[in-house]
Amino acid sequence: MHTSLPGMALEHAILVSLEERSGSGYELARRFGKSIGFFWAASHQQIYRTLKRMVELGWISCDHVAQESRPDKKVYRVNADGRAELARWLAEPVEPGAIRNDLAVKIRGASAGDVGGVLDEIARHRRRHAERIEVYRAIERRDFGEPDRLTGRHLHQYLVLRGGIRVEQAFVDWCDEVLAAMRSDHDSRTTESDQR
Amino acid sequence: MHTSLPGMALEHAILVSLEERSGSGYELARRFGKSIGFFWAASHQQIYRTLKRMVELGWISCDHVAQESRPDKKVYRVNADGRAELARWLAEPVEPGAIRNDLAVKIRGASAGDVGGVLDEIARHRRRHAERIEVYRAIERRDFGEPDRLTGRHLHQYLVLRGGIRVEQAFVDWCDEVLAAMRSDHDSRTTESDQR
DNA sequence: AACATCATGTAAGATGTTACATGATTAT
DNA sequence: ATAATCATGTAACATCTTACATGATGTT
Repeated sequence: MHTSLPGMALEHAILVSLEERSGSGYELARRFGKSIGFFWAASHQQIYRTLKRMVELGWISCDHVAQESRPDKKVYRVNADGRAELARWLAEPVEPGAIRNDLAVKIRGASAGDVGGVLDEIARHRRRHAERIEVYRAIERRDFGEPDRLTGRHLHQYLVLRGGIRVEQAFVDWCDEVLAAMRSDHDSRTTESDQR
Repeated sequence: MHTSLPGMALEHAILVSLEERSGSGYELARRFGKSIGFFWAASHQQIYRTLKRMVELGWISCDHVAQESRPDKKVYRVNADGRAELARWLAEPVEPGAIRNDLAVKIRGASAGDVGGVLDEIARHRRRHAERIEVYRAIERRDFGEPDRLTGRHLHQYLVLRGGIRVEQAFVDWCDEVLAAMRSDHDSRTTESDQR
């Protein structure tokens, strides 16, 4: 008998996605390229491997679907054990995940290299985060026109999107603060040292 | 000859930390339990393994230091190749890291389980994030009394801390938004279904 | 002819987690 | 006595990344 180990996480993201709609590994990989993938990253190799394991665990079942003018596919769906596992995990306390912020390490180390280069990198990250906000805003407009009327599943999807917007906005604001402070510091230092 | 592979990351966090101050694996592990560790998580096992590799790569050197009434230690310091590698990486474009937000997955899947349990979990996360802000604020008060006067290294350390505060605040605000919206949705549903 | 999409995987290597292991000193 | 701090590691396992691999159909 398989016991569910703590720390499993992609499994649960897949369970959530398959609960919303059954699909093939390929379809899941596409969802993880957007939608749920904005909040839990996973490559297709990870997904195929994990689906295999989840079938062994008895959490999901697989139907072979033949298609015309397209390769056959395996459509996965959540079964009773999978739903039970998901329900168990949902209320189980999980600590906020480990933080890995490359940009923070670069800013902290900036003095050890070319500060101008780090400033460019910060500006680039600012653009990336602003782009993500654009994407989220577009989804917000398209799928959640009247947020006040949302209930259940739709409300939850909307709230997750709101989290993405909030966190990305925090990054953008942070980049702006850092750019302003580091540029004025950098400028005052370079003008000083250039006056010889 | 070793080439520096992309994607290496703990190495660079260690280089930044050792540039600020040379130290032993044990001391580094402690720094990764706070300070730089707030922005790049690493366990002592990872650190010892990585230090070994970095010596092989020629990025750092190691001095054996005998101590009285304490075990001997190995003090690592960055050498020329390490400084060059750090400078190279600092300006190299790195994409914002993969996002892994357990809580977002839980919120999105809440309908598949006990919504009340998920609400408790969100409240718990809110407390964790608020606690982190407290820690950051205490460091801010203790180490960065007059932020406007900061320059160079100190300014950079301060700005990284500001990022931590901003991101954690975004999480707290998000949790509040989610709790308010989900509670009112959950309440209206349970009162309806209880009236039979 | 070349490329994109649909669809599934394997294999090797890097990285991260968990448990185990040792041994001295210092504080309760 | 017991636990905490200082100090360093090994071993096994789980997970993630990168590259490789196949093959059909549809598009430029």
